[in-house]
Amino acid sequence: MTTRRRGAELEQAILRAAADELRESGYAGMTMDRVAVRAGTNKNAIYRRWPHRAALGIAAYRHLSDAVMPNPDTGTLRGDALEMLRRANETWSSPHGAILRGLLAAAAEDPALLELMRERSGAATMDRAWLSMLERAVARDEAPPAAAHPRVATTPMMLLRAEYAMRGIPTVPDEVLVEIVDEVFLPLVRGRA
Amino acid sequence: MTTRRRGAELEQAILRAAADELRESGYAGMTMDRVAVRAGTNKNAIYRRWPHRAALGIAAYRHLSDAVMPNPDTGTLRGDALEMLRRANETWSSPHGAILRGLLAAAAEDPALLELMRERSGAATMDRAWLSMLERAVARDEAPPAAAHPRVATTPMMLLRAEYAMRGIPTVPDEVLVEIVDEVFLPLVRGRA
DNA sequence: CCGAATACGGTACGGCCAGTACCTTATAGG
DNA sequence: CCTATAAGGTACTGGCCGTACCGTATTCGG
Repeated sequence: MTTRRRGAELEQAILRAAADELRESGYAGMTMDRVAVRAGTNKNAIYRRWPHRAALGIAAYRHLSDAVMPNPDTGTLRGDALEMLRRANETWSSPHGAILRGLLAAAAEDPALLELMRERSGAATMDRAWLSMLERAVARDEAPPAAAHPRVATTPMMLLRAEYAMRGIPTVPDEVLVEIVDEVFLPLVRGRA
Repeated sequence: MTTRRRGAELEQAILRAAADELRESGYAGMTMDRVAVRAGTNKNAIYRRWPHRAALGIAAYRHLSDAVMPNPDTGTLRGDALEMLRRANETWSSPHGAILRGLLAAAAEDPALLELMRERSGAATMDRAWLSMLERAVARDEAPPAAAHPRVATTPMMLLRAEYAMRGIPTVPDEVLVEIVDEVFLPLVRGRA
């Protein structure tokens, strides 16, 4: 060991270690002791920076992903919607998503943590993408103007999320995604004439 | 000490004690030791019957509620749907619902437990109620026949559940319920012509 | 260049709780 | 009455969060 790490350098090392633990063992298996050992430091250094395990978990989760969700543009509303759902399904069904779900479960009791989670999971960005997708469809005359409504925009993702919550979940089958689009989303858009 | 309790009698006592603990402290605060003491017995008697805390929690939760969800019949689809959502919202936002959410969070990792939860929380009954509601609307010519589809029937409750998951949650405001019905459910039904 | 602050490393706890082991004692059923 | 079965009692392991204490390296102000 050349020099003793301090400040930002040590902080990054801790976050990296915590993120690795998240990846390997999920949030439930992320132990403060193990994170400390893995980062080559001790729990003191951690607790000086984050008040609880949950706070560290959330901070480390951010380290895991800056997964962006670019706007797909397939030319049809149906194609765009399916693409969005499929990408989301991939993300959420990866180990990645399992971690996020573990964190969510742990944060469920604490509104402050939930708030943090929402900020960092990019849900707002996603909602905007859906809305602009709808607006493009309106511009193409593929949907009535009233279809570009926030509640409509958020519905498919909400259904997908609920689907995860209902099942034990590794992945939602593709048929379900198609059904959400064809049996709910498109009729809904059509019905808002 | 009159006689030593055995079998079903003791089992009931344990379940009652566990249910009381759930009511007072939620699932997170339900300790095996406390349940044992409260039931006037010891942990052995519990572990002979249920393999983990989670199993006991689920069994005890059932003891808490046999809340039935009768079919409302207000004469209009909109009225029925709103009534269903409002009742569900009441149930879920009560202390009762908090316990259920705690259990769900704990069971989130374990598919077997999730299955148990789903069985016992009456979700299937609820889905049937929504479907028969839609069928009545079709019979009244208030909705196109294609509207009586399982995916349509489950959509409003899924949206409500997702709403709970997103917010920290005490109660979902009534406006949201109205919005789910007016901006999503009814347009969706209409759009399935 | 030196002496504090300051932050890190090491280690050892306290406390809580799940689950287990083991033995004693009552009860039911043959 | 006698034995298998199940309850009571109690103690213990093991994991983990969070904290306390203390020695030690590094930085920074003077």
